[in-house]
Amino acid sequence: MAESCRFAFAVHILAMLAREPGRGMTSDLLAGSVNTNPVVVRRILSSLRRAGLVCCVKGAGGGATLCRKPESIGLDEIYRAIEPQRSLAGKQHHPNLRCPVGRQIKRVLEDVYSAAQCALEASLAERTLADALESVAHAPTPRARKSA
Amino acid sequence: MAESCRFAFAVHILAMLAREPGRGMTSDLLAGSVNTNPVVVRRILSSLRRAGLVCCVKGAGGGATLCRKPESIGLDEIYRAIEPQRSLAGKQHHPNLRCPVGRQIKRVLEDVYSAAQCALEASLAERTLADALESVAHAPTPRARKSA
DNA sequence: GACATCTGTAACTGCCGCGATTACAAATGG
DNA sequence: CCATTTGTAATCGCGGCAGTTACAGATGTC
Repeated sequence: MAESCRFAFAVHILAMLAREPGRGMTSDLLAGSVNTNPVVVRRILSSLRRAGLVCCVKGAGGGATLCRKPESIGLDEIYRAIEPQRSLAGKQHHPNLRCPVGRQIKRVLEDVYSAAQCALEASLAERTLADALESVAHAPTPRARKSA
Repeated sequence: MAESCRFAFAVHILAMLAREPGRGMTSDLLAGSVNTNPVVVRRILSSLRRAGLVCCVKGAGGGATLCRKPESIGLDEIYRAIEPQRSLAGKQHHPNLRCPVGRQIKRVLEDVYSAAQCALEASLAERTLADALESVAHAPTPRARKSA
């Protein structure tokens, strides 16, 4: 991470979809809430669709719908859907192989990065989309007061 | 992460320093092993110095030395020395506050990011610089065969 | 003291990734 | 037929990073 707001956008979008279970939402509508461009939304929906989290209907009256229960979607799944490549590990570095440290450091760092990646995904896996939705709902908003 | 090779460079540099406990190593020498520019090395040493991990001596015969025991330096410390800001969390996104989801999603994501950050640092904390050094030393290198 | 050696920084360059935007083909329903 | 909406390519501008040059300041050597 530390890179993009794609993950943030994706969670936001999925939260929106989860609140309107039946109807498809257009990328324009979603872009309005995320405050970005519809094409950006569609690119993210594209990744989510490939991961089987949403399905999209083209044409008039179309839009995106969540195609799994929010309780079954871990945030780690969203993360992997959006950032397929090992997002840690950064750029490869090319140490001098004539130095004993240079020869071995890459392998050592590889281990470190992959452990860190696992820890990160495990942390994300502790919450589901439903949990995130609940956090959104339980917040003190003007609308919450309306029902009080 | 996912960003730079600064962390990789830093571990590499510290591993080099740990192998020559007494003498100061010049940024030129370190740059030779890392295979980068001396100024890049000095910039990283600058961060490590601010974190109290190394000390540097100017002038002829000067150079950098490790100023703590490798066993006492967790990789998480190196990480924090090099990437001071919350390296996850990425860019801020600015959702539409007129949308109930938009109003709350930022706070929810904040929690997610900070938990993930903790998990990542905890994973790094499981290894020390000494552990990394040992991994480097135990690898099958030409020099290892010499002692076999 | 003069000089060579090193660090510490600033400044600049080139590259790469990302979000934003435009544009357009294809699908779909009225 | 036509409005709507997705899917994708192409392009732009910005920002961050590694690389590089340049130079002031510190330090040991002769």
